[in-house]
Amino acid sequence: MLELAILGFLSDTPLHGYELRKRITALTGHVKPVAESTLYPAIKRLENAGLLERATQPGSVAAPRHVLTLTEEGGQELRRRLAQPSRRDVTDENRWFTVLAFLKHLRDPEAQAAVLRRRLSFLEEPASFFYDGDRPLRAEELDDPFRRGILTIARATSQAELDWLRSTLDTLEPAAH
Amino acid sequence: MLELAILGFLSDTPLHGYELRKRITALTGHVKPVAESTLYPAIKRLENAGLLERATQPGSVAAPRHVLTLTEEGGQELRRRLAQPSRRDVTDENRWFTVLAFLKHLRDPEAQAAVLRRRLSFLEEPASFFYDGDRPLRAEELDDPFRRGILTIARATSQAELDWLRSTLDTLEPAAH
DNA sequence: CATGGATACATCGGAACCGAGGTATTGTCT
DNA sequence: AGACAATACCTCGGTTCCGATGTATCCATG
Repeated sequence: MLELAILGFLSDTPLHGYELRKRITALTGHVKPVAESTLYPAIKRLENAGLLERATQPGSVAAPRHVLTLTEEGGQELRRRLAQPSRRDVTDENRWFTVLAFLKHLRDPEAQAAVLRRRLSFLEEPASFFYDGDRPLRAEELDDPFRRGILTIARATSQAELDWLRSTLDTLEPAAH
Repeated sequence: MLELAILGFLSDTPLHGYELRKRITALTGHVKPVAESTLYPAIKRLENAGLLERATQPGSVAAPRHVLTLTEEGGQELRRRLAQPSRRDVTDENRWFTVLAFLKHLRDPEAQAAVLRRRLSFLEEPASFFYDGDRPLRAEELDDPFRRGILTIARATSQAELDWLRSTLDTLEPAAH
């Protein structure tokens, strides 16, 4: 996930690690902060895999910077990960937002629509948070106000996203669909 | 997080690991699945810490079950974790839903309200996903439809939760507030 | 001129996590 | 009788993650 964010931001433009960290923090960090001790090893992993290159620049403000640039393989890997997100990338909102943030790099509208459709079918799966045996419990059946809140909030959020997904898919898909 | 879910479900009623896993999967698993190889070590950790006890039962259906029961210290630890959630417990939706799912075990309405207020103040913090320097970008300023979607969805979800939080706080707090 | 804060990068050790695999029992379908 | 799924628990090895800590530079404030 972190790796996808790194590849995605570097596909927008070359950046040094510190700036990368700020952008990742803005994207997912207010929800799930990224520690530097997670980011720098991740950068090193991607560098060792040949997905990005670093060029040391004399520090314009303070310490010397390592400007990171995506390689050709890095761009391919980004598009591969965007086109074939794992199930968790689709279900976990943090991961999904990261996919969405960089989906534009998957230039083909049909490929973009296919990814959105995966999220759509996940959101359309019937799912609850609490069950009585196999039967999903509805908000009205819970006497715990906090658990009722979970269902209420989840329903509202998924409705908002369904609306957005359907209208966006309409603009991406040719009328033939 | 996983540990909080274990403590919380066992506070509802004693359970064996396999049943525990099914409940956790229902609660957070459709978003972020829980591997058995994560659950069983976590149970062992909590057992070693004296927070739960296991009693082996002859298997009623198949293999023998280890019925897990929360100890007195386990109940205290649960209430401590609920009353003082970490920042990540408040900001990360998966974690937050887990807190909500067991908040009823914090019997005191004022203590429950204090936890809800932490979430409220987090949601009220101005935050965006994309910035131009320090200035948060609004949905209308983005030409990428997917990034615009992120902002649109996030706004709708946070609005739904704010409404729920405020109305629930009204019922929890004495009129004096 | 000293203190602190921002910039910028890095390592270390411990914890958590997860996929793959293993063991054993019971019930069901063929 | 054999195959298979479901129940029920567990370990191992590799990866990732993160808090703590360290290094160094530059700038603003007092």
